[in-house]
Amino acid sequence: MSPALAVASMPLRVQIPAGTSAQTAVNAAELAQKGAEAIVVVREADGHLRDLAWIPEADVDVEAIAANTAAGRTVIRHSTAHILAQAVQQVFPAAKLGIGPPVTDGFYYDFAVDEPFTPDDLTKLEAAMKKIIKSGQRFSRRTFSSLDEAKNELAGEPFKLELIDVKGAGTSADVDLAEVMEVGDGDLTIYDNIGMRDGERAWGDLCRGPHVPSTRYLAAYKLTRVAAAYWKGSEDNPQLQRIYGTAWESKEALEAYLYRLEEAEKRDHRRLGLELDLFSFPEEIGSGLPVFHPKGGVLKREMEDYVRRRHIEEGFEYVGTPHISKEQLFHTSGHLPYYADSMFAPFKVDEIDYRLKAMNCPMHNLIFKSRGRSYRELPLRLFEFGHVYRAEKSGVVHGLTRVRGFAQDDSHSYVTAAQAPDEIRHLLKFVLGLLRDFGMSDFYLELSTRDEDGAKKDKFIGSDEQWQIATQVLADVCSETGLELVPDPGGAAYYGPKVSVQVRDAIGRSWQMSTIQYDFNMPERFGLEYQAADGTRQQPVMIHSAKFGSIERFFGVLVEHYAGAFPVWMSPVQVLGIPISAEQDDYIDAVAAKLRAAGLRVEVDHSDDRMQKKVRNAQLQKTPFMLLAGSKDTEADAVSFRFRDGSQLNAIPIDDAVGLIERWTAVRRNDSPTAQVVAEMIAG
RNA sequence: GCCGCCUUAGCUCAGUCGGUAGAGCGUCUCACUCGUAAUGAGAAGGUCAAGAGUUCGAUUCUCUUAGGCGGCUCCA
Repeated sequence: MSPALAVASMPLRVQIPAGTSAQTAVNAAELAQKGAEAIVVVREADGHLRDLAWIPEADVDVEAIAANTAAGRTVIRHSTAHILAQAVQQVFPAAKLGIGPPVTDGFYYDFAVDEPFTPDDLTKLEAAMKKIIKSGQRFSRRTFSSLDEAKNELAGEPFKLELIDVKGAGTSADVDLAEVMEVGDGDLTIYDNIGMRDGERAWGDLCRGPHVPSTRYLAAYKLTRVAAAYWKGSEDNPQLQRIYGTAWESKEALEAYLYRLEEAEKRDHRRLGLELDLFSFPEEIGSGLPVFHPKGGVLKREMEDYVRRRHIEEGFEYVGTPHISKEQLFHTSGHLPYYADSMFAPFKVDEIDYRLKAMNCPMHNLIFKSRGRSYRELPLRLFEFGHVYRAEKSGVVHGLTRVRGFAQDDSHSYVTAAQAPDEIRHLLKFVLGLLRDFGMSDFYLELSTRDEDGAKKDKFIGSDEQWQIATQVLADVCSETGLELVPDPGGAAYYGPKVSVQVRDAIGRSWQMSTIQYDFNMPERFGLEYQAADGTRQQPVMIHSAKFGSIERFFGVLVEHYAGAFPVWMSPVQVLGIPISAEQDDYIDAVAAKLRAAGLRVEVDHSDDRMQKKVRNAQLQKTPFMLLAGSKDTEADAVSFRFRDGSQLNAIPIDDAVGLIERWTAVRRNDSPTAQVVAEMIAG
């Protein structure tokens, strides 16, 4: 019953004759897999997987998908979603079905119910699911002979009827939706759950499959949370109650997943921000408005120093602009009314409306415009830490990654149209180098363009030709990088397309931070111009770019990426001195003074805690270098190291130790020091 | 903004079926001076998020507000 864990990850192909029963095929495949648990499916010409509940009419290749592969888990999760829906309609007969697809690590199912589900309901539903699975059901595929037949059978399910109508009408805009919603583009099919003992049909759901042959594959699942979600994801539609769950091929895999979740929770930047005393969100200030404590201040300053220095190296000039402005400026830029919802309400100063700024570009434009510009000045590159304020809806504020006031490392390059490709190339290289310096090495690009034929086309300004040129320039430069490029239609700013660098962190989540935007609109709105070599007045192209994106968000991502164990160069406390007894206080202070003289951030723990306690505290603070000194060390003019991983190096002469720490920080390395690496450095 | 849940000491959490509260850690004091993840003892610390209502009496029930959490939608 319990699936074997060690399974070949490659799908195995088994030729089975037409008309073979599902169970026979499963047995054949399982045999071939040498006893490993497998789900047998048919891969059709269009690449879609179909299960063998649908008996093929001709000889087909059958893939045995190991239960512990991504494809196998997807099938298990989808089938578990059906069992959940069945349980819901058992316990709450009035519940109407939305959709229930598999998602990363699990599944969900949406229901229209009068009363939202409670955590207690989840427990009840899990029990009902257990009962269903224990009773034994097989999943059986049935094709409707006509649209009318399907409508008739699903008369009690208004949302399913809507899906069928979408398919029936066949409007192109909804095709993708239909795919997501499991209807598919082939025949309309329903999956029946048939009792294994009584052979009775217990339940059924409009679905394209595939599914596991029977409930015996559903060994490990858990309902995790309940939330509201809009039908078809649109705010204009009614909200349904969504139940999330996770499902795995074995109890061991489920437990491993739950353990991973716990570990991920431990590196949550909101939790570490408190534990490491980095920042807080005082309620007295307001939601989404962080304050940085001294230790967080160090990290933030390291980030700012780095990015300021790099911008200057890359030809940017550092500027400064105010936090508020007359409202008219944002009408000129075109941000109002597009952005009105994201900006805080205006306030009057001497009868004139002012706004907190939500973006810096208009002010940089005024610097460009402050005097006549020559083509000889281009590219003109302006950079600042621009503090912006955005009236984020209360429900979206989240730690440092979504706040209401933040600093952008915002820059604008003013270039001729001909210079634009080179400038974008330059910026992209700059960004990728920066991300690597902060230890991010796994990224891909996203190209956000105008929604060409969608309903939101009026959200974008400028001519078709301008958009086409701008999009092409960005696309070309992106493809040169060789990085994976994901299209994002409709995601552009109203004034132009953008490319963003998506970073995957240490635990595989991706974040959008850096963006480069091509803007042909704002220069026109501001009447920006420069005198060209031929004496004519020309309009520059403006390229917006932010490398961190927001200092706050990048800070939060860094905390999670490193789980608080920052590289030495950005650690708030780089070295912590620990005297083993009070007798070594002066000795360790002297060593600390040497390190401070070398520009290092050093603290000494002079508390009357026992030395073991001091080590524990330093360990919890993830201090990279713990420097201990006891009587053995003082006698030898030496110190002893302990590192984050618990390794230690004893009796290192003071000068060696100081020199070593200096060398470590002189090169910006992003790994944590360990006894082995440090010993090699000393030996070398 | 929408749906649901939550808010008790600086932190993590008990508890009160309506009669105004406890623990551990942290903080402070004292003793201990210790060789790589928690020394011991004592003390201080809470208008039970804020406001209103119901009640003889509200931290507990109801409503409103603020803040948080999980989603949805939206975004750097």
